[in-house]
Amino acid sequence: MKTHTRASAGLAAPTPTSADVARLAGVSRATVSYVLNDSASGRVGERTREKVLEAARELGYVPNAAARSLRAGRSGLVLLDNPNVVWGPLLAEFMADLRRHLLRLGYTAVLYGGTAADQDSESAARRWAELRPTAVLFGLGVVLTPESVDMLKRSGTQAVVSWGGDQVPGAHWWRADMTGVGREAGTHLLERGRRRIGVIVPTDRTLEYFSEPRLAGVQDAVARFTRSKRLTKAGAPRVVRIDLDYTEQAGAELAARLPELDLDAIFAYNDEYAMLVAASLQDAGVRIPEDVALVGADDLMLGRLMRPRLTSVRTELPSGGVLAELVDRFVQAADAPPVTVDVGQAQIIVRDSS
Amino acid sequence: MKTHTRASAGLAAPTPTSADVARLAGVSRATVSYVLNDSASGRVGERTREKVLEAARELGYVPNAAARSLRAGRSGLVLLDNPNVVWGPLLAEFMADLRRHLLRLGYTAVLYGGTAADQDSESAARRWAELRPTAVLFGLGVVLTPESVDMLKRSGTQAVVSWGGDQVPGAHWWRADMTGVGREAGTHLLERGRRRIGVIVPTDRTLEYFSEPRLAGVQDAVARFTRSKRLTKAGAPRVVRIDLDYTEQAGAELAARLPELDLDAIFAYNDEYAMLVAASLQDAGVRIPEDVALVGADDLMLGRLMRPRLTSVRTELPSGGVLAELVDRFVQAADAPPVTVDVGQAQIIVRDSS
DNA sequence: TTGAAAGCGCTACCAG
DNA sequence: CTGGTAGCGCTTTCAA
Repeated sequence: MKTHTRASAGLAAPTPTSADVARLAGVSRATVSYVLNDSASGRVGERTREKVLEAARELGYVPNAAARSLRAGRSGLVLLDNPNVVWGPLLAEFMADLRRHLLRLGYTAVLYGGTAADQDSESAARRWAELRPTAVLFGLGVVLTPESVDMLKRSGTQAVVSWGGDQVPGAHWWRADMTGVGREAGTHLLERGRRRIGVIVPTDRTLEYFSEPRLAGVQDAVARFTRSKRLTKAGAPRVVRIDLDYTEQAGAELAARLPELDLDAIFAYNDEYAMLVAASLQDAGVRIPEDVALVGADDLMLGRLMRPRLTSVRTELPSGGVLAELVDRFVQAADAPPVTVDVGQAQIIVRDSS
Repeated sequence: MKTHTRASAGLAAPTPTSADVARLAGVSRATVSYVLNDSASGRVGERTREKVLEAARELGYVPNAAARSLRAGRSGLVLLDNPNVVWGPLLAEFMADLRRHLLRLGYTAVLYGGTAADQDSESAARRWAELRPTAVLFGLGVVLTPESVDMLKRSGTQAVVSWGGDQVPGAHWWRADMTGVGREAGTHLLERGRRRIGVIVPTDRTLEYFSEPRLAGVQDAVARFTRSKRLTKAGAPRVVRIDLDYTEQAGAELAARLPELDLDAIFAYNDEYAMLVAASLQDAGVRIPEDVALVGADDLMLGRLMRPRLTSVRTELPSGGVLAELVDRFVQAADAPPVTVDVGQAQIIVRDSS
């Protein structure tokens, strides 16, 4: 005898609860809970066990996460903020890896937020806090105010981890040395004898967490070089900041301004901007690398397809497994003070454009 | 007087509940609930209201979503599956837009899953169902079995929407005509007098939901052309399927095989593959478009930066607002039969490569 | 205008 | 080995 009605019949669908399973199996709700979580305390007989499993299958029972986390006091939810970044294959693989490992460790990973979804960090954090996540990871261009971090922790979040971006008081910090990319590019160009280096800085504000450190890295490379060679201020290499829209027109304008800028090298923020620069310069008759050396970053496929092939700086994004383990450690020891972990080695891939 | 202990003190952080707020404000929990949701029934006096708000602020109270949805019977959660696709700027903007509008409509949108995170659709769906989402959107290369859809609906999901990909029994279908891209490319090439068209099909299996329909679209364009011109089978244009890895080596091999293939046009799946093809052919001395016309798709910036500039097919991704409204409608009328909505007009952008 | 209390689905304690 | 039951935090009806 069926007592429930089909959803398509227009009546409220009767989502089965553990009580329904218990009734069908002829046991108590407690027993159902024991079987479904095969919990250590209260061992259940093999026959009962079978009956419960069978009943659950027949009803298509799915436990209710809200009820469970309400009772358990922890949700097992890990909120990953959605980085404000184009998802290249590298990042996609990393995120998938991270998710997989968190799953293995018993967490439910969820991407939340993303480009310009909430206006202020405060209201975003409040929305996160409502879900009572066990851990929150944010970074790659997203910042949380210290107040937001505090709100999360006060509402039970065991671990808040800043990832890649800035340090935030109260949060763990999985630090990626964002200046390494620029330093690697600068050092390489100096070794090749270039002394007048333009650095492309995208005008897109959402990229500034990457672009500014990359510029700073080049400046640092030049400063070290100047020091080690004991050069005078006048004899030191030059670094020119070039703000650039990601449009063909902006590229053409840069090409027109080039003589006045008097550069012999450009570090183009990343491979996509490098391609824009290359196309613009080549249209204007500038030879790469003879007149101007060009270096990109992120080692995208398109760099290998450009002619000349593009020299690029690759950043190692460490395995998602490592971050997952780290998060788990932080969660276990929620009271420990914030920890800083360093990652992200930059490495130059020399091809034909420099 | 502070009665709470700091999280950093090593004691369990006392997450404030609505009862705490009530106590501090000197009212009942019911009143707190009324004020915080400014619910119509049970109007509260202005003075009490102030007191409650003040108390909530002082305690840093954040409501518990699990408790709320348990009581309310609906979570307001919209699960967006994370498409198995590189997030270009177009898709990123669309997703952000969708999220924004869902937020406006009172939903909490969350990205869930993604590349190869769960093995089978079944276990993924079970994990989703545990969260008792109000709606689930999936698509762009991800499929859910009819059984999974059924499980979701039986566990209270009001609307399951397949987005872009295949139709799934029981789910609404926001259909994007994936063949339109290929048809547009094929028609354009035929108009330009090309009769021997190679179609690149990526070997990457995760792309087949895009690549196969794009190939089919070209074939359809040729079939229409043949019919309208009343051509004999022997005189009809030719379509050659070319499976291709996304590697430089595969590109070089294609270039070597080109004379044997005897093509005068290539539709390259998308702009990235088009760039690979262009670089390979040009290295081999093939002229574009004189010897071989080349068409990409997705209208990426890189197509405008290539030389010759790349002809590309652009797909209109309609506004996220439209999808959001649609989802809301589906949720309101959860019992209505599955609906199909058509979207995604393809449009050729002619540049210099064809 | 406000308060008391029931109950959403689940787990974990304690009895039997 | 199994069942009764309290209670997680919240909303909402009913009574005062």
